[in-house]
Amino acid sequence: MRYPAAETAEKHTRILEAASRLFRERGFSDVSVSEIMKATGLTHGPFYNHFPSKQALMAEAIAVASAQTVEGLLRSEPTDEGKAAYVSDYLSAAHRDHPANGCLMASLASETSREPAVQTSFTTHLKTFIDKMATHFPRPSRRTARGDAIREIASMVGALALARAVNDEALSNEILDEVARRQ
Amino acid sequence: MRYPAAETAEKHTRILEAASRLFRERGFSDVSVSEIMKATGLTHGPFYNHFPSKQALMAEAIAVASAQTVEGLLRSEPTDEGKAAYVSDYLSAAHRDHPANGCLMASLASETSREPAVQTSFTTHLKTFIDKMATHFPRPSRRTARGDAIREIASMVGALALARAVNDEALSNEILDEVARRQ
DNA sequence: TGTACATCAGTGAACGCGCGTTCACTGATGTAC
DNA sequence: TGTACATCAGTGAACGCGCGTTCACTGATGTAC
Repeated sequence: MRYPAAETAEKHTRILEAASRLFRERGFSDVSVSEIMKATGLTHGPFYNHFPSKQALMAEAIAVASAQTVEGLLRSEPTDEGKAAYVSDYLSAAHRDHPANGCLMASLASETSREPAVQTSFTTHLKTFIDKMATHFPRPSRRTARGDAIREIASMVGALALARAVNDEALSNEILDEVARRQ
Repeated sequence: MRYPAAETAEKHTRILEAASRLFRERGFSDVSVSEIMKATGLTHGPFYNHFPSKQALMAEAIAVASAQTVEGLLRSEPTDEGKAAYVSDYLSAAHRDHPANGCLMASLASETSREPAVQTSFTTHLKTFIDKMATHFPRPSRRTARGDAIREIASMVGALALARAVNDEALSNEILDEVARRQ
């Protein structure tokens, strides 16, 4: 049957948001199109009314997660304290234990290496994220700001991915704490 | 038909080595049991003569990759120069472009978060790796050696994962270079 | 304003495919005598 | 040393399953008159 145009646009958004969360939580290949549609409250058929393929959804879902992440960074106070709080939140047990709303890079970097269809979307996100990390917070030197931001991001992403992978809570906390201690 | 006992043991090793390479290259879920057996020169049937399940193989394959990695670290000279060379190799374009022989953590950390069957194997590897990084090379302070090693590992793993995910070669090289510059 | 009809996002069965795993069978090897 | 036979790692067809994707069909909405 035919549905109001407003609802259609809204469903498109809901598919993207469900996908963005599920992909971060369980990776691209472990989440099926059916599951995403079920999370949106629909059957799997109409997926192809909204997206040409699962890969296209993957790329768009990364863009949605990226917007959320960048927005979160820009909402932090542009002070040394604001940065410390941001890094501390990134390296928190809460972030580790709830990847669905979390950093897309820590969840999806490895899979993205093998999925050319999403690399452009991922690359755009990383470029924006580096730029915002380098410019939103105070930096001791403008010359080294970008390099410093890159090193911080690599540490944070690596620490979170490792902290999630181990099944030893003490070790997991130790990794987060050590990397948080010197941002 | 019946085969010489020596060949059987050798095939077991070959399955593990093929799996260890393929999993690092393409992840657990994108590599099938058939493909691993084909790489070993066999049909898929006898896989279950060697391993109880794919998950069991995943755990053992991590242990094989771990042994290779740790061996590589211990082969480095236990000097500041040896450490610089080790970090530089880790963050090289060669390592980025050939994950099959490379660091299992950079390839498999995210998937391991969702595969309880391999977490113990992964955790054992990370513990060993932290320990060797902290003790094999000279450290300015014994007190901070372990924390310093953890920070280095997080940076290296994060940098390599990000450098592999982006499809912009200049950015990819920049990430590796910036993190290598200050280990 | 009321009626007739085209639209199109939805439903849900079906497609071919490859997955992990099982199993009846094969036949050279290793063992017993 | 030679013969008879049990062993068991291999083969390859088959299993049920869930995947991404397609498609004939439905029927309330929006439009034309």
